[in-house]
Amino acid sequence: MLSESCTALARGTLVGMNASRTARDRARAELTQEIKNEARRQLAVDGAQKLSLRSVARELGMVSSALYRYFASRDELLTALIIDAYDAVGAQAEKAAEGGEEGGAPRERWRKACHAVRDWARANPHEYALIYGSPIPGYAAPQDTVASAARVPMVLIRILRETNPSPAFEGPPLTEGLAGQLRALGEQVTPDGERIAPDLPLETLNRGLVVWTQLFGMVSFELFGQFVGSVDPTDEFFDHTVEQLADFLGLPPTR
Amino acid sequence: MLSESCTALARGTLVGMNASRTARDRARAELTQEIKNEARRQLAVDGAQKLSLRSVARELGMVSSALYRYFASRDELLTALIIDAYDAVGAQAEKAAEGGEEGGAPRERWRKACHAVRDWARANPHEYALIYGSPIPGYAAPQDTVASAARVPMVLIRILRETNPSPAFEGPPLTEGLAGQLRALGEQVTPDGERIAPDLPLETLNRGLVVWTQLFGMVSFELFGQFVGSVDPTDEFFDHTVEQLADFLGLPPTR
DNA sequence: CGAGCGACGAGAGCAGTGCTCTCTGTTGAG
DNA sequence: CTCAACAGAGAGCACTGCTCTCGTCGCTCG
Repeated sequence: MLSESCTALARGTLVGMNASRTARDRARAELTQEIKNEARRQLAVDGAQKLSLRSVARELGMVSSALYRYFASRDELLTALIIDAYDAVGAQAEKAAEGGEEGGAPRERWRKACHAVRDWARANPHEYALIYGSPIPGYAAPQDTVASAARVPMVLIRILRETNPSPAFEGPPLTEGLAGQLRALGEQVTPDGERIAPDLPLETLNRGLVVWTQLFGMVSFELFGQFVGSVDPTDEFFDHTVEQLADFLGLPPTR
Repeated sequence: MLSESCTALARGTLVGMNASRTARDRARAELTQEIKNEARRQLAVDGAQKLSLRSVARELGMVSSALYRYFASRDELLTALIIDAYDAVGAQAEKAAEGGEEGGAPRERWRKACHAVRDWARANPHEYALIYGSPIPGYAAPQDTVASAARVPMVLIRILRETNPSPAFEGPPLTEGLAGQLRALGEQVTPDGERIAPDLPLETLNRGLVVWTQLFGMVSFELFGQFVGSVDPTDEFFDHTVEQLADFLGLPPTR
């Protein structure tokens, strides 16, 4: 038990420090990837519910117990998939909003980021459900996922920081407690030592949280079927709301 | 097989026409309730993932196969719980917004409805996840659930209809397609023959959809852990946003 | 009122699951 | 070159959803 965790730790640091040193390490990394790939394949077909360690192992031509050398449990495999999924949406949003090398007006970047998120979600509904639906394991390891999960909101924050918009209309005044939370949020340091948004007006940061919530609220409602009776092809409603949110943020018009 | 479905149909119509005719029917209805209650109990503790027919049966002192006389599958039990959950939030929201017998300004009713939803969700997180999280069965029977699922949005629509607010600021113009969808939505007839909102301006109806999405987006983000790093006690952010949404709707201030 | 049909619960059983343990063979570091 | 760490195989445990069969009881209809 104790020795197990020690080896796991040693292996972890080794891999972290130097990728693919020996043949064994290389094989290990490769197989880990293959397991995740096959798992993702099955996830895309049947959903997280149906994903089974045994069938993944079967498909890879190994026996189920061997798989436990790579992932300590089914939940750990799912957690790995969760992180990958966060990174996938995050990368997609980054590419859409920041791919053009400083190109594009803020409103256009906002539009592109929103559509990148929605398109990715529609293309990978089960992966989306895995990360933005009900948390499957008993409230899984948070710390490993936060960095990846923060990538999409960080895209938004970067747009706001570089624009520093001033909304056309006022909202309710921030309460003292909320202002404190927002200030602390802006001062939070990312893993790479930067502060998130120390320069952003708290009012703007707050609106950022609102549109972030609205964006994923819409995508979730669409994918999880809450819109079926109302705005069934959701495209136009989505586009319209994205524009409305841009107004709400105060992003300058580019029509 | 064929005879099974026939009896199921016959039973269904019987129950539908006249509740608790014979002692057998009464016992059946009672046991069905007890099964759901026990299932809901286990759901609240361990989540939908862990809910097992066998343990429900065990707890009720019956054998697992007997349970299949009442629910054809695990998914069917879950679907029953889903409908009950929709009805529970719906009732809660109705009571909060409409309990005071026409009492209360629209803005106050909106506030109360929002808090009713959030409070119910926080009190029954697993039930909330069941209905607003990732759809668990392979995209379950929609038709049975829509009436119950519509109760919360209907509360909102009723507030809007009785207020007919005119928002303080304009949004982007509705595109033709979106306007058409909204018009069709307003003309939709409920099971009791009424039209949903034929009199509501499309612009208002659209804003209703937005705030509906935002409300559940916030609650989901809070319960599913997306807010942990940012606005962790979510109370103040929630209150503030509810107010902001009321402004967005154009509900008259009551401060 | 009494025969028969349908509902009901029990029990055994099947295929599948996550996970553990033990056992061999292999690999790479000292 | 040796030996400890690692990798995979296989059996096995406890559990799951679901099916089928078989007595038994209750209700209904003749």
